[in-house]
Order: sequence, then structure tokens, then C-alpha cells
Amino acid sequence: MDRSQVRMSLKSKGIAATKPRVLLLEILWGINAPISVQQLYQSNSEKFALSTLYRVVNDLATADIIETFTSPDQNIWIEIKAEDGHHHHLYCESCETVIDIEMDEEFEASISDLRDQLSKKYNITIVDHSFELYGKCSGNVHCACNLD
Amino acid sequence: MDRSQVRMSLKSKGIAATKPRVLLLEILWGINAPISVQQLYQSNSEKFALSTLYRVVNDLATADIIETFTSPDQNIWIEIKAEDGHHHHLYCESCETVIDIEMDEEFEASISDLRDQLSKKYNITIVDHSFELYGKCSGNVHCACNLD
DNA sequence: TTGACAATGAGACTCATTCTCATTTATACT
DNA sequence: AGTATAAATGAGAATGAGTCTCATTGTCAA
Ligand SMILES: [Mn+2]
Ligand SMILES: [Mn+2]
Ligand SMILES: [Zn+2]
Ligand SMILES: [Zn+2]
Repeated sequence: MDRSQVRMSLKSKGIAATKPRVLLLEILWGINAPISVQQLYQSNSEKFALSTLYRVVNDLATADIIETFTSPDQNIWIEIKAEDGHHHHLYCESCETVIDIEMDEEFEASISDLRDQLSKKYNITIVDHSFELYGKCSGNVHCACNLD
Repeated sequence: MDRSQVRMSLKSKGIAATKPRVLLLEILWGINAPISVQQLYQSNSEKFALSTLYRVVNDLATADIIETFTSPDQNIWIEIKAEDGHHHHLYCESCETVIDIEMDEEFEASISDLRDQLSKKYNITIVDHSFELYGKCSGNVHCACNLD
């Protein structure tokens, strides 16, 4: 995904291809992994105002271009919205890293069933769900969390 | 669970039965549902200092008497620790209520499997997981979330 | 009862996130 | 192009949940 593709994808979602929006997407495509807004700001504080970063994150999330979720230490994490649908996260409390997790279809299907059931039982429209795992990586010298 | 039982249960966990701890547990037994620390403080600000409330919540969680979890709006919710083990939550975004959810054993078993797999794959000790559903109750006049 | 030590309360502090508003940039229309 | 209109940005103030400090108070074993 190069700059002009990013600009086009913004346009196609009906949202202006402004400098911070393009830049944020370029960064996210570059790292291809979840990152917290704070981490992102720390490495790019010359490029964005913090307020702009949060606003742009919001814009892109509303436009369904990125996904956000909140880790237990109250940071917002973002990543490019996966084309192949829903997935979940493993959060390493030692190194404060988030790893994308894939579930098998059976598991996702049972979650889907559950959503239907609960929706009826409580007369609530279920809009989303989250499944997150919390762990601690073994080594303190170097962290294996990012390895496959 | 009356006051003397609460005091005894505190002692049995090796933690002093101080006034705020006993009071908090009485309140939790009384409502018998998850509540956020902020909500709890708003209805009881004469009875606790806010700092004490958070500290006591921590003490009781460490002593395994209550459970805590964080909602997407970053509030800490607490409830008496369920004797029959793990369960999950449905959070109503309209009325900011949390409902306890039971899963069937099959579902919990597949979560357990998943934890084992991931633990090996990423060389991480999985310490916990959370599964939460987010919904919106239908009526704005009155909310059906608390009904069974 | 008393002394050692644990717990509390008031409020200062932190820090991620949100808000405000003046300035800049994009877009639309002559 | 030039101007009007609207959208987006940036700097920093404000917010608010949660944490920390430390002087005071309460607990409990001896
Ligand atoms: Mn992800
Ligand atoms: Mn619960
Ligand atoms: Zn790690
Ligand atoms: Zn509701």
C-alpha cells in the first residue's frame, strides 16, 4: 500500500486525504501490527500534534479504515482494519505488546451463537465483543512476544 | 451474608476487618451485581474517602474476595468473587450497566485449549483472559438490562 | 491498656484522552 | 485565478479516573 493507494482508499471512503491521515496510514501499513497511540506519538511527535493524532485516529476508525481497542493499562491501540474480518488479541503485560490472534472457525461460530442468544435473552442489540488474553513473557532480557 | 460473616471471611483470608472493607463487602453483597467504583463512590461518598475505596478494592481483589475488570469507558468494575468460577460480561453502552454472563462448559473448554496453545506458541504464561460483549438496550425510556 | 504497626483520609499528583479556539488548509463557486 | 465557505490542524488548557504521600487514626496481640 503506497501513498497514492492510501490517498485513494481515503477518498473512496468519502474522507479527505489530509497529510496527517495519510501519514498515519503509511505508518500503520509500514509496521503492520497493532500499536498504541502513545507509542506512535512518541516516535512521531514532530510529525503530528497529539490532539490531531487522536482526532485522526477517531476519523479513520469511524470510516472503518482502522480498528481500535483499549488495553488494560488504558492505552488505545490501533491497527489497519483486517480485510479477513474479526480477530482477537494477546496482550503481554511484561513488554506491553499486543499480538494478533486468530481463532478457528468453530470458536468464532460459537461466539456468534452466543451473541444471538444473549441478544434475545436481554433484549439488547449486541454491537461488538472482545476476547483478550493477558500474559507475561518469560524472559526479562529480551522478549519473545513478537516472534512467530 | 451479614456483617459478622463478612468480618469472619476477612479474617479467614488473613486480612483485617476494618470499617471500609466490611462496608464495601456489605454493599456488594447487598446489590449482588457488578458495580463500578465510581458509581459506588457517588452513592457513598460520605462513607469512604475515594483513595480508601480504591485501596480497599485493591486489597480485597488481592485477597481474592472480589473480582475487578475494566469497562471500555475505563471504569473499574467490581463484584463479589463468584464461588462457581470464571464468568464473563455483557456491557450495555446505553445504560452503562454490566450483566454477568454464563457460558456453557464446551465454550469454556475451548477457551482453555486456546490458552494452552497460545502459551506454547508465544512462550508466554497466560495469566488471564477476558471475554466481553457490548450492546445497546432497545428502550431509551427504561432499560431492560437488569431483567432476567 | 499499650505499643507496634496497619489502615485511613484529604488532597496533591499523574497521565491518557478530550476539548477549545485561533490559524491554516482544502474545496466550491464565480 | 480569486474569493467565500467549510474542514482540518495545532497548541495548549481542561478533564477525569486512578495513584501517591503523609499526617492521623484504628486494630489487635501481648
Ligand atoms: Mn488486531
Ligand atoms: Mn461478573
Ligand atoms: Zn513480552
Ligand atoms: Zn441498557
